[in-house]
Order: sequence, then C-alpha cells, then structure tokens
Amino acid sequence: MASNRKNLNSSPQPTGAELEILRVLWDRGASTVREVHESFGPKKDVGYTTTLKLLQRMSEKGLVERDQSQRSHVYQAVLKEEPTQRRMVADLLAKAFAGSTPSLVMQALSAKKASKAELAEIRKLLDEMEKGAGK
Amino acid sequence: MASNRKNLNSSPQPTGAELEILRVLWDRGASTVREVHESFGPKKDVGYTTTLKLLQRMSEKGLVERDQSQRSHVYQAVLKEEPTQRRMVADLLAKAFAGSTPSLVMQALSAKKASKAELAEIRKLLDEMEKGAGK
DNA sequence: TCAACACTACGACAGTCGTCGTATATTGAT
DNA sequence: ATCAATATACGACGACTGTCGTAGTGTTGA
Repeated sequence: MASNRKNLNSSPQPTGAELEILRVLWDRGASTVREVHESFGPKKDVGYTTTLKLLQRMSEKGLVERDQSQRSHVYQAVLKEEPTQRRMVADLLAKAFAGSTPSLVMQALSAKKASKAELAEIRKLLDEMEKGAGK
Repeated sequence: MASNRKNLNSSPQPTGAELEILRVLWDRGASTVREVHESFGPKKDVGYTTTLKLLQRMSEKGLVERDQSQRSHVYQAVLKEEPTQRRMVADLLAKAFAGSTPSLVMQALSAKKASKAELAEIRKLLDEMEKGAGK
C-alpha cells in the first residue's frame, strides 16, 4: 500500500474559503478565531463556528499552525504568501492559459486596469527579468 | 422567492477537470467524447466514461453544447476562452493577491520564466495599456 | 455564587467532484 | 442474422467543502 496518493508532500492547494482565511493571516499575522472572523466584516456573512471549523481543518491539513496555550487559540499561516501565490498562478497558467504567460498578463491587465504606478512597477519587473534571463 | 442565488447568471467557474476539457475544446474546436478523451494522451490516465460523464455534466451546466444528431455526440465550448480566462485571473487576483496586479505578474514571471519574445510581447501590452489609461 | 458569556469540540448535512461499473442501444463486418 | 465494437445513459461511491447546531467547559462581573 503505497500511501494515500493525495497531498502529504506536495502542498495542498488551499480552497476558496481557506484562501480568504490565509489572506487575513498573511495581512494581520497570528490571530484568534474571533479576530479572523471579525475581519471579514459584514460582507462574508457566515457563522462564527464556520470560521472555527475551517481553521481547525486547516490546522489538521497543516496549512496553519495553532498555539493552544491560551484559552483562545492563536492561529498563524504555515503556507508562506509568495510561494503559495506562485503555485496558484502557475497552476492557472498551465490549466487555463496553456502556459502562455503573456496571455495571462494580458487578461490580468484587462480584468482590472492597473494604475500608472502599477504599470511602472511591472515595467521594472520586466527589466530585472530581462537582465537575469540572458538568452 | 428571489431565485437560487447560485450561478445561473454569473458563469459557473469551471473546475480543474472541466478546464482541461475546455482547453481541448478551445484548441481543437468541436469534438466527440472520444476525441477529447484521446487528446489527453497517456498522461491524465482516466477511464473513457469519466470523460463522458464530465462532458455530460458540463452540458447540463451549460458550459458546453452538444450536437446529438450523430451517433457520436459532438461537443463544443460555450464559454469563450478569453472571457473565461479573464474571470479566473480576476478571481485569483482578488482572492490570493489582494488585488495587486503587479504582485500577480511578478509571481507569474517567477513561476515560469518567460522567453525574450514573451517579455517583449508583455512590454508591448503595457505600452498599449498606458496609452489607453490616460490618467 | 451563579448566570451570562465566550470558546472549543464534534457531528451532521447537503452539495459538488472526479471516478467508475454496468446496462442498453447502435453499427458494421462477417 | 449474429457478434464484437463502440456509444450513451445512469447510478453509485468516497472524498471534500462550506455551513451549522449543539454540547461541554472555562471566565467573569454583578
């Protein structure tokens, strides 16, 4: 029996709801369930125990880590922001864009028009990229 | 009763497996189940009826359309490639990147290094973008 | 001290996903 | 006419998701 052939080594690709929670954890750092839950504000109208359950399951999966030393457990992200984003964008790139980065960038830009400052930032990225990518 | 509040108007966000099928349909145009199935090749080792079922469900959801006039039904994508890609990248942008397009572009570039030609193509995109986005 | 409150644990549920197995119908060649 | 090959239809299953309800337990202020 060669193992469960499902995750375990290759990171677990967070689901939509999990991602929303990770965003909060990435933005505010280690937080209690209550803090995560409240930072969803009036949008995302969902029960407290839902957030709790999600966090507990994420903990089992190893997406977050929890400190149980206080009465209110404190959770923090295990998955790091950039690598996680990279994995997800790479996945989308492969699955939906047949690997074409320019297509993806194009749709990203047309989906949400970037400010001048952002465009400049991207240009700078390209410069650095080109330097590195000699060939 | 104000409707089911679940899809119906806003397109259904294809799942991973559905996306793989859409890719085939986008690339080769209308195809039979067999054609779709075979174009997965030896990778994606899955039964024929799985592909069939997927296509049937996609048809129910309105993601694809089928022509039953032949014995082998012919399926074609209803969802158009670019708008679908745009929706998905917009979604990822919001959920995982807190709306920062430069971050997304950065991770896209570092996930799969682009060729010089591709970098040039992206640059061109930026030029056009900047022209349009006067402010 | 004790009632109101805050937290976690746990189980449940309906819906979706990807995957098949099996039944049935159609076709084409022998 | 029959048989093997090929299609579709359909139901099922286990896993996973997002969502709660409820029970139990610790905390605290009047």
